[in-house]
Amino acid sequence: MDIPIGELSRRTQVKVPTIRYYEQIGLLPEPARTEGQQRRYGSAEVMRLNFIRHARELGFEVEDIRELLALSADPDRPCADADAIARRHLVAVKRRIAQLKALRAELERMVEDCRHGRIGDCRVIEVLADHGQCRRDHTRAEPPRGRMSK
Amino acid sequence: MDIPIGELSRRTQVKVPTIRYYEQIGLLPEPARTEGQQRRYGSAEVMRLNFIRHARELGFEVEDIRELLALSADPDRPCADADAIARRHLVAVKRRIAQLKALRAELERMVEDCRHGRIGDCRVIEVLADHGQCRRDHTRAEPPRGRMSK
DNA sequence: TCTTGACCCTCTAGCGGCTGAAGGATGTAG
DNA sequence: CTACATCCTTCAGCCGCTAGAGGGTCAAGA
Repeated sequence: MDIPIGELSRRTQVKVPTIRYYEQIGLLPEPARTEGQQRRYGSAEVMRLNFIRHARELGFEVEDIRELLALSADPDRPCADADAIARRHLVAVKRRIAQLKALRAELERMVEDCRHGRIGDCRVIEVLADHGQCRRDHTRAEPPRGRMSK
Repeated sequence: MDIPIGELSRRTQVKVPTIRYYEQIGLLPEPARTEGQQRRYGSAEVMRLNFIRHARELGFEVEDIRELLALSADPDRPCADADAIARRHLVAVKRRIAQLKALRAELERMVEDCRHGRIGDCRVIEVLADHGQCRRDHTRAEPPRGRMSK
């Protein structure tokens, strides 16, 4: 086990620049290097990076992952902290689902009411122009900062 | 109606730097200015900014909003284009809800199975370390790029 | 041994959609 | 005429990457 970054990338499905980025922000330790300054990794890094990837897939933020990694290094401590992080994240996911459902309802109403005529009569444009036409109050449903999906 | 940017901000609930940002990216037209270069707005801008804010609350991306604004300026054209934008967005919202539900299920399982003992036995850490423990395949459920909510 | 070419390096900038701060100018009420 | 709230421009930062430029290294085959 003395693999270059490309091989680590293949095994973990994490892109090469992302691996370097994780090193930069301290999620991955600085690895050994060859004489020519190329990174060489072992199986510990494969496991750690799989952990990170999996946590990201589950939507944990990097700061949470940092904590979870620190906790996992210390198997005798109580797992209340890890538990708390997961619960906190679960609450955030549930809240986000609720927000999106409110948006979905409003969008469905807009689209169903559209009589496919002129813009001047379009429900879509009309509703956007006048918030009073909404049944639900989604003013708290703050939009996603990043992109909705790929 | 000849209001400064702070008053526009108060009336639309859009923050001052955000208004200037919208001007910069061309969502809002360049307004009239006083001799001392301060922006002055009229009721058209209040309406336009309300439209933008409402569309953002519904999760439309800026590019979509740009198109919706262009369409709304032209009331005699058919509303098929506006309709299509809304439908496309609705599909994205539905997909995102489905992804988040898969995450929620996995997180609930992790948290419920936690026996509140040592980290070494913690389900939370265990599941993160070993993707094989997941029932569902959430590998396609790409994480949010921005923050989950405020 | 030399050459090829696939890989690797660092550095920097950009994505979306804002948000905040620095440092200074303006507008208005008293 | 002064005080001070508000305005201006400019730039940097947030998150979590991702891509590109411009070069260096490594290993296999001739």
